[in-house]
Formats: sequence, structure tokens, C-alpha cells
Amino acid sequence: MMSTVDDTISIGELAKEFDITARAIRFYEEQGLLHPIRNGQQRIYYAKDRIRLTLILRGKRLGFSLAEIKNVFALYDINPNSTAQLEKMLILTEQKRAILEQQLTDIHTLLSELNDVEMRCREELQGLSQSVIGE
Amino acid sequence: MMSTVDDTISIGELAKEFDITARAIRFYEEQGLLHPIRNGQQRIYYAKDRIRLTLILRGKRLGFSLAEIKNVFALYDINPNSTAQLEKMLILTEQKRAILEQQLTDIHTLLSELNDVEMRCREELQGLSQSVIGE
DNA sequence: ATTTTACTTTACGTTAACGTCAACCTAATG
DNA sequence: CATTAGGTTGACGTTAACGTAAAGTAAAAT
Repeated sequence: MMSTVDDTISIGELAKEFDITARAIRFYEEQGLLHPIRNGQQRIYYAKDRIRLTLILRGKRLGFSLAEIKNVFALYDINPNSTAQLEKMLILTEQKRAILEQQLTDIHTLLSELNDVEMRCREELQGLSQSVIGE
Repeated sequence: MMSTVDDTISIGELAKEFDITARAIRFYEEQGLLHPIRNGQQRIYYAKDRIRLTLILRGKRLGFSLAEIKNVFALYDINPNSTAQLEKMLILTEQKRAILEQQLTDIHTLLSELNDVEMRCREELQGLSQSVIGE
């Protein structure tokens, strides 16, 4: 067998690497988010597919739908020739930005609230252990 | 009619205020996230319900499920008496914190990428207008 | 008095994002 | 050569978070 020193991986390896199922990866392909090359019947994945997957999962963590993520990909893929397209793209990016910045403030709010809960917890625990010691 | 100067509102008003449907509000109640008082058959909402709704919607924006949001509410509602409960609570808040901080880095990454796209767009547009002027 | 208007419950429909078989292929291994 | 370990394509099932339609109630306005 030839020493095929390439950077390609199978769907199973890719799944393991990203801790998702092969089914999910095939689904992303169905939805047009991935376009792996075939070796006969089997899918083979390159580094660029890993990058795509990274972007997909990040988008998901942020609450974007797969359709929205596909749109974002389109922003990168379009060869921006027409002024109209470019301006549409600017509008889209602005919308995303607004959502993301709302999320930023949401997260900061929630984090500080979590801090409060945590502090109250620790104080309670402190009090409990004190009363046990005191007994 | 008496000048019932109270701070209560109907489901319709609440829906309008938060720009969601009454159905959604009833659904949150079904799931145990809201507990409005009744006036006969009708639901009436107080300020504390508004606060709850604010928290629900914020949680949703951050990608939490309604079940998770309910759990977070439980964190506040529990009268924390047992050490075990308090420690369980600390574990939960830590998990949330980890997720939120992951989201923070995700968002910063995405925002800077959006910046790149935007800049490239503006440059393209600049180039186009230049070539038009030059003609 | 009747027509709006706003509410109620019940219940079935919908969409996204996969999970979960089933039935098949195919390369490597004992 | 039979078996295991991966992969493949259907195709149907599942869950969350509501949407939507039907049928009834209750107060308010005409």
C-alpha cells in the first residue's frame, strides 16, 4: 500500500474530533453547509471542511440556525461584484452585529447575576459550617 | 367604575409590551415559568411577571431551553437549607458560567470577522465608485 | 340588544435538527 | 472465506417551542 501521507480524514474521524455524530455531519451536508469530496462512495474531508465545521458549531453555540449559518457562509463565498450585493451584505453584517452585541450585554448581565447567586451560596455554606463547629 | 389604579395588565398588553404572542406567554405558564393570578377566568400580570418574562427572553436569546431557564429560576427560588443543595447549585452556576464564557469568546471572534467582511465590502465599494468617477 | 373585542381551553399542525433503525457495500483481518 | 469495522442511502421517529384553528365566555361599545 502506498504511503498516502495526506491530510484527509473520514467522517468517523471528523465526528470524533468534533465530538458530534456522523449523522449530524451528513445532515450539514444535506443542508448545503459542507461539500466533501468522494472517494468512490465514501466521503473524505480536508482541512477546509474542518474550518467549516468549526464555524458551524460556533454559530450554533450562538443560537444561529443552520440556514442563517449558510447565509453567513454566502457572505464569504460571494464574489462581490455588484454594488447592490455589497450593500445587501453590509446590511446583513450589521444585523448580525446588532444581535451579537445584544448577546454580549445579556451575557454580562447573566454572569454578574451568577456571581451573586454563587456568593450567596458560599456565604450560606460558610454559615452552616460555622454553626456545626459551634455545636 | 372605581379608579383601579393598579399595576396589573392583561395577557394582550403583556404580549404587546414584549413583542411576543399571547400563545407564547400561555406556553411559558404551561411549562411552569410563569404563575399569573386569575381574575375569574382571566389571567392578570404584575410587575414581577414582567421581570420573569425579561429573564425568560434573555435566556432564550442566549440559547437556553425553557427547561434550563426553569432550572435557573429554581436556583433563585430554592430556600437553600441543605449543604447538598447549595453545592449542587454551585455546580449548576459553574456550568452556566462555562457556557457563557465560551459564548463570549465566540462572539468576539465573530464580531471581528464581521469587521473584516465589512471592511472588505467598503473597500470594494470605494473601488467601484472610483472606477466610475475615473471613466 | 347585538355586535365587537379580548380573553379562555382544547387540540392538532409545524419546523428545525437531528436520532434511530434497516438494509446494503467494501476493505481489512483472523 | 467468513467476519468484523467502518462506511452508504433511505426513511421514519422525536423533541422543543410555539402557530393556528375551533368553539365558547364575558365585558364593552354601538
